[in-house]
Amino acid sequence: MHDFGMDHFVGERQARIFAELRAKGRVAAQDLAQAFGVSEDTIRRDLREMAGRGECERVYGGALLPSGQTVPLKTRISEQPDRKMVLGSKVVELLAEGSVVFFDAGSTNLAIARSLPEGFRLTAVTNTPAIAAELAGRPGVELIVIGGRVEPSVGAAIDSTAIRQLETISPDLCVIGTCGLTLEDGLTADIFEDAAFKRLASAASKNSLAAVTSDKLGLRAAFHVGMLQAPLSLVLEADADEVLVQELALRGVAAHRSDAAEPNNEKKSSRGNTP
Amino acid sequence: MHDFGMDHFVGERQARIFAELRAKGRVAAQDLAQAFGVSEDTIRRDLREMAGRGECERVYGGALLPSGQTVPLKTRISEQPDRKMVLGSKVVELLAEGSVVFFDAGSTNLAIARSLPEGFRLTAVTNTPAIAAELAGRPGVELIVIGGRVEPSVGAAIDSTAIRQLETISPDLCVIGTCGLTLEDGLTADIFEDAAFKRLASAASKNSLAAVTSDKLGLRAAFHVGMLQAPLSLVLEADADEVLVQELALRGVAAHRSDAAEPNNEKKSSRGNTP
DNA sequence: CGAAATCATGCATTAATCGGCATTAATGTG
DNA sequence: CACATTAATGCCGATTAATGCATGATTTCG
Repeated sequence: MHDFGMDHFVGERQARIFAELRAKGRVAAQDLAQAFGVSEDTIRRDLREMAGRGECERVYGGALLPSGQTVPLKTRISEQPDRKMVLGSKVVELLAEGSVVFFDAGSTNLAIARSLPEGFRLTAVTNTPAIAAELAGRPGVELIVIGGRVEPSVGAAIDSTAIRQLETISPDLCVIGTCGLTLEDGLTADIFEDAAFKRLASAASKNSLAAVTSDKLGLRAAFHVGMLQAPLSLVLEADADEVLVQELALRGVAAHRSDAAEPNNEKKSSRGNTP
Repeated sequence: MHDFGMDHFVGERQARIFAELRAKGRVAAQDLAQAFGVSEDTIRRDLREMAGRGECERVYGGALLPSGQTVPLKTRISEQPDRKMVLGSKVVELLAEGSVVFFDAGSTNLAIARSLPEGFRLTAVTNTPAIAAELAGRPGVELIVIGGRVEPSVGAAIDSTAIRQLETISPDLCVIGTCGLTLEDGLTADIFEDAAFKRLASAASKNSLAAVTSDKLGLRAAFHVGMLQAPLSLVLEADADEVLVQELALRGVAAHRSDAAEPNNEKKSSRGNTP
């Protein structure tokens, strides 16, 4: 258990506890009291409060993750496989054969990797084990893994080791994951370190590209990743807001729309089809 | 039986017992008491409680899965086709909770990672994306990825970047993959750089362990990894040559045999008791 | 049947928890 | 500015959970 230092706001401390919990799966009241330099009573109060909020499950001596909680990534994969695959194949169309591409963490980016056609020649760089495993052994793909401690809540290596290794690479394209997108705040992420890593990866690359599902449009997550400006490109779903796309065009951001997702039922037949 | 470590919350311990139960189909109170470092009374109390919850069925000396459960059958079906999983679970029994373990490349080592029970606390270090993806997000597992160019023929990062990163880590145990094992030449590998990396990983670790399927016994691959000598341990399949095992013992190499393919007949009633 | 192992129960001990109360510091109010 | 209010925290005492040990009952098996 490491020493978290002495001065913390309440919410800050609870956030740390929550992070520790996600990382280790369990926390002991005694250890936390030691680590934060507060009494066990205070920690218990925190845990009680967090349990009330559903962030943890109290047990005698500490707390555990609420049962059924594991990697968000795996769950996110099963959420909307089809839509993400459609988006993914659209992104693949934009990849230049033979280029060096960094794949950031995120279920959407995993879908992109899955959509890569067999034999596509590419140098892939990633800090995300799930994406690396998907790409490993593909003929034509040269795979570079960014190492480091894998942050459980992100599912990727974003620590100082990873940053140092990233600094030795200048990809042609950074395929960036995002948790929210608004016109005012640009791309945002839920986790501080993750956002920082995304900024670095983006800065190191000649171009950036973000594939964003429509459920993230209009959302602003806590931490800023980057504004919507060149050399960023976006790939959006077919049902993305038209006004947004035009506004993006004004800012010099190329916004590609993925093709409509062929539901058997012609619900959205009014969409402009190629005649 | 594992050494499950010493500090557990009650619910955790019961969850582990339940996992063990699902995996093996039966648990003995004595073994569990030993494994968790608590008295048999405590284990009995756990089992009683779990039985009350319907998670197990109490029997004299331990507990079984409730009679209606289909789980053991399922497990056996999925285990049967894969000898490596049997080997893997044997290896997992030898892992100390809370230790730092390096997982080398190889399908056997992937099976070991798969066999890791849910919630097992471990710091895992690996240069193999497939293993990293398997371990990513497991509660209790702290995952460190060794980065670098992934050599396609090996499926792992073994280049200079990987070596440099490996040098910053000193695992408690190196779970090493191998392509061949003979008494004269020890462990050998098919690929030069891979063999070199294995040597380094092994040297950096306090102990080494190789799980070797019987088809590799007596084979000598082109490149030398290490001789059969302490602090190396081996885990072999049940049908491994008896002469080989005895010869290994002479050299101070602990050789564990995985259990034979389960004729459910090893009740311990006839076990040698201390008179 | 009879010995050895295992079990259930009660009791004692230790540690964690909860509720209440006092203290401190920040914030609000007259 | 003085005073009330509130939030955060630590401390104390009563309560409860978890565990080990002792004892007598129960089961297993030769």
